[in-house]
This record gives sequence, C-alpha cells and structure tokens, in this order.
Amino acid sequence: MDEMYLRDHHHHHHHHHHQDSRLNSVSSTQNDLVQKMSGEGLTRNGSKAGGEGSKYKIKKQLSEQDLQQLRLKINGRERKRMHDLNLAMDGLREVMPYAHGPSVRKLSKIATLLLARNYILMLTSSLEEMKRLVGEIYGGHHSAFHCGTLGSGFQHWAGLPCPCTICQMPPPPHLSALTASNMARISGETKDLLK
DNA sequence: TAGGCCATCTGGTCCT
DNA sequence: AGGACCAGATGGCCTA
Repeated sequence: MDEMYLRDHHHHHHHHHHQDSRLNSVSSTQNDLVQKMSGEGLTRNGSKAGGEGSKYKIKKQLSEQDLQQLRLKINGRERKRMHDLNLAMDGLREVMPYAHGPSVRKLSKIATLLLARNYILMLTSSLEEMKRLVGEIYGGHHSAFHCGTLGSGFQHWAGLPCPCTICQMPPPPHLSALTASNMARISGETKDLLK
C-alpha cells in the first residue's frame, strides 16, 4: 500500500498554489492511507461479505491479495479521474476574468463554477447587446450603407460587426451605458466569490 | 479553534 | 465484467 501511494505520489506535483503546501502532508497522508486500508477499508469488506451470501461467495474466490490489488486499481482510477477533473478546473480558471498570478490564490472549485456561470451570463448579455447595436446601426434604412458606398466593399454577415473603420467607431455613450451597467451588475453578484 | 477547502478512499449505481 | 460517475466519510491544511 505504501508502494501504491509512492507510485502515485508524483501526481501531486501537478498541483499548484496552496495545494502545494499539501505536499508537506504526504507523509501524514501516507499514514492515513495505511490506517484506512488496514483499518476499516478492506477488512470491513470481509465482515460485510459474511452478511450477504452471494457477495461472500464472490469475494471468497478472490484471495485477499487479489482483493487488495483490485482496490488499489480502483482507487488509482478514481484518483486519476479526480486529477483530470482538477485539470479541467484549472483550464476553466485560466479563462476566467480574475487576477492570475503566482501570488494569487486559486479560486476554489465552487467559486470557479459560480464565476464561470456569471461570466457566461455576462458574455451572453453583452453579445445580445452587440447584436442589438449592430442591428440599430445597420438595420434602419436611415443609416447609409457606407461599407458598400464608400468603396471599401466589406461584406456584412448577419449579426457580425463590420471590420471597416466607420463601423469600428465607438458607440455613443448612452448605448454603452447599458453594457456597463450589465458589467456592474454581474460583477456585483460575483465579487464576493473572489475573496 | 471553527469553518472552508481539499484529496482520498469507498461502496453503490449506471453504462458499455 | 469492468469502467465511469457519484456521494458520503474522513482527515489534513490553512485562515480569520
């Protein structure tokens, strides 16, 4: 069992920030593992098997060592699964709008998920806003279709901003105000996640 | 020291 | 059957 943990020990090096401080605790975790494995873990299976007939037969066929090997394999898989999950969590943190850096503690998992949700909501409403503005600019027949008439010949795609310089002009302040307030609202809902 | 966060083990359930 | 997924339990570390 110790060997098992040592074999998997290198996984821990993948973890960063305050998780790194957990590296110090490897030895105690090792003890913990030993305690669990010999304590309630496997032996409990044995006694439990005594209660149920079918399980008893099945488990009786496996030697104690085979059982232990199986347990180690299952635990290893579960560990890997959780490590992969954490990797994905890190990937999510990377694209999250908050201060990254060696001196900044990682967002907790729950904070990461909640922030991600709010971030998506914000982006969604921003996108809606953008579409609305684009429609407002190009939609009404008051607005000259300058991109064609001025000779640059940019093609307009539905819902997408035109790359020409005129289209890239900043929106009038009263229109950008909405987006700003959206930002404020979402970030207000979110700011306590970042403590 | 209590509470938050985390890693790990484990048994159960579902899926392939 | 075996793997993936899940939730509960447990114990360690850190911070207010």
